[in-house]
Amino acid sequence: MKKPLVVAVVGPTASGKTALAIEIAKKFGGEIVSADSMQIYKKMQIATAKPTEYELSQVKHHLIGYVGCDEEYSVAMYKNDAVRTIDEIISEGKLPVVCGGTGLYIDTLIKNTTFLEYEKNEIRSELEKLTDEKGVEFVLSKLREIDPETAARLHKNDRKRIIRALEVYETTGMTISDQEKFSHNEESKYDWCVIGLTCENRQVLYERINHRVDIMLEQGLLDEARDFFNNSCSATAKQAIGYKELKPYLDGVVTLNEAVEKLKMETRRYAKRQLTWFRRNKDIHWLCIDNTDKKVLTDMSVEIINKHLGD
RNA sequence: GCCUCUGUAGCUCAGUUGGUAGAGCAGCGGACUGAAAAUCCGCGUGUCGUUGGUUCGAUUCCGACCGGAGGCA
Repeated sequence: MKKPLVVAVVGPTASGKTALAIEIAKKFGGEIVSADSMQIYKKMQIATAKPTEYELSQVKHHLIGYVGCDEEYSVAMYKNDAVRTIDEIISEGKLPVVCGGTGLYIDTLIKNTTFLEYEKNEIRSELEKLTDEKGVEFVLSKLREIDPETAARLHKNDRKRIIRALEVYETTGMTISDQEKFSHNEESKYDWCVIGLTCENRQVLYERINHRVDIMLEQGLLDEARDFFNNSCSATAKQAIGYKELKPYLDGVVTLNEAVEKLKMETRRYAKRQLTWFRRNKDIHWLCIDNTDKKVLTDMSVEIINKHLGD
């Protein structure tokens, strides 16, 4: 039996994913499933470059703005939410178009990574405390005893992953290396066609990013940032690029220009990491955005999808 | 016009008591399984402002010139 098709549009920030995904959805009668770790949050409109009201009115969007800023979120929660959404869209006879820049989230869908279920606990913060007191070397040697494979793989400065590996073991009784094997037991239920946006000239993308940040400021990013800091936010939401970089300006420590340059720089660095992530996926059909307008990108995407269906 | 300081990586600056140089940031590459817009790792050739001189050898010392900052007129 043939698996149902799911299209994904991936790429770095400011590459034009949102617009292209909408065009694809319109051509194929689809709905969009966001794969963006920050667009899931309510508010946070400008900084996360959410689709506009007009864009939202063109095609139905899912998984955008449905989590409170004070709530924690995780890749495991995303996997559940996204699979449920995709299945609903398929059951209505429509095409799911996954669109987003959070590579980890998309990969868990493509590879159908399964996550163990467990209750929230305090183990991570206890391990943080232990690491503060005794040092990373101490927790790393602890990990070496229970999971030498992972301990050898992780760099001694990679505090976050070392702590996470111990947390997994103490929470589930399974080492993280065993869990990684277990997590890939099932193949994806879907037939994936992944379209990636990239640039031949990195400068083209960087200029788009710089320009988009200027537009965000015109749209009122500073007010949104003030509002953001006036409300409580979760550890996950506060990582968003767009507010923390402007904080020193709001606190009167640096000039507006300095803060804006920092914001642009952090966004460029983020885009670079996204490119690194997506590059290793050899199944992506890449489209170059340099000097290519939306219509051409749409036509090429339609061609890729039709060819994929024909195979 | 005179005096003082200054000119080294894309940026900010170290340094070489004369044997052609190194940090931070940027940039580039990589990793990534419950924080992922996070986090971690790796990568340093650049006319040492230009040009003469001294020297076996000058980015380093001396002179002139050019650029920048400050002071005195």
